[in-house]
Amino acid sequence: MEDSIYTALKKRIDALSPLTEEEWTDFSSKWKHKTAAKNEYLLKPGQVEGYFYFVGSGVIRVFGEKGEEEINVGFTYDNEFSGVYDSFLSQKPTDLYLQAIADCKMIRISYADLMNQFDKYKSVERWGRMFNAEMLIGVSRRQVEARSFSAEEKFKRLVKNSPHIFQFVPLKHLASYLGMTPETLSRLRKKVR
Amino acid sequence: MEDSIYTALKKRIDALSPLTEEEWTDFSSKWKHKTAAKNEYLLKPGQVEGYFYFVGSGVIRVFGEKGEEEINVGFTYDNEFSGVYDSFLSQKPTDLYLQAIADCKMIRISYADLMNQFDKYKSVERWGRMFNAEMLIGVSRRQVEARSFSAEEKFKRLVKNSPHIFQFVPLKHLASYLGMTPETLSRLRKKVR
DNA sequence: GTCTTGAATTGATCTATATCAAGTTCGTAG
DNA sequence: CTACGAACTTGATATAGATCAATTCAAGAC
Repeated sequence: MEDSIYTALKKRIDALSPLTEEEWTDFSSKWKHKTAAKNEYLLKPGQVEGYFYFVGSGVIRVFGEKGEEEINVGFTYDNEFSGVYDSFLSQKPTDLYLQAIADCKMIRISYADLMNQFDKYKSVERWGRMFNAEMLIGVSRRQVEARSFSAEEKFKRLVKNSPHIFQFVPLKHLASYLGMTPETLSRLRKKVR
Repeated sequence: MEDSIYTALKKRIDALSPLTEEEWTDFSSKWKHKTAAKNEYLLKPGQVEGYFYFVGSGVIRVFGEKGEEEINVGFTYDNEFSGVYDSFLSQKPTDLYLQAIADCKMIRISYADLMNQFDKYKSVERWGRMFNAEMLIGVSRRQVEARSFSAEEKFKRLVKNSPHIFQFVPLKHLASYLGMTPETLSRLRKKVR
């Protein structure tokens, strides 16, 4: 295998909008390798997100802060796209952090390069539309989830839907992701076990 | 003025991706008039959203239910797009309701027609990508808001950001939209006034 | 106009979850 | 291997907001 992260990327792109050989050659050449060590920040509040990431290995977390406390918005690992989308898409300063919470191997494309690819290829433009749609569907579902379920229900659903996340992400971060304190999550784990 | 709802639509489209005269003529011809009387349902759980709406006048609400209680997800009025996006985009059954809460005049385009326009015109495809991006940015922001702020803060922010919504939408719906009970919203109104 | 029905308010409780305060365990740097 | 700080757990208490219940208000039907 030549460079499996690109193979994984191609698979994810083709699933939404197949590219020709030629398009893929050009498009994939714009994605550059990037690594980040555990605890390294890739973006901090006030900065504009310049890149769109595809994570091959490692774990990324996106979080904001409200006063003292951190609010985790999401995690990425295992051949998934990552980044602070709203800042990337709007090219306005973020108020979120993007941080590696394990050593990460990634590839990434710059905003300018991606826009250029959108201009150049309708198939890439389509992928962009459909990717945004997928993200929108995901965020909408999570929004309803967060509102509809109690702490216990949310915990059980996470166990069911993303059992592996517990291997990658410390409980205190998951607690904040689920909108509860670490103490509450700890008690739920005991109770449900 | 010929038909102002189409003018408003054109303005919103052009803001993200300008269409040529020719493209607009074809594209706009796919949007058909639709009215809905107060309290009429445009979509119910189990159905697949077949249309994407542009609301000229009236008010639309999107909501789900958890047991007995309704959970309001959003409202549309005044030259805004509406619909149950996740079902429309995925063409899978929804678990939400789409309901007119005032007499509505709208135009709408069917899923098949819109996909056809995406195929036909790169500029429309681009509009689709950018529209999804805008929606994604909005939903992401609201997600962080819902998590970061207390009931009182959320109420104050709504007053500040969408003062007009109080004219259109009954308080009990707004309460559920803000993630609190009508009693709590009522007390906050008294307190803040 | 009055009747009806749901919306909004107000007050009295209740409860899920937060907060505060110790422990205990784990991971990792040396 | 040890030790130090962070992560996690556990218990006691506090509280924002929910729930329950009664009253007032307002808009559409007749």
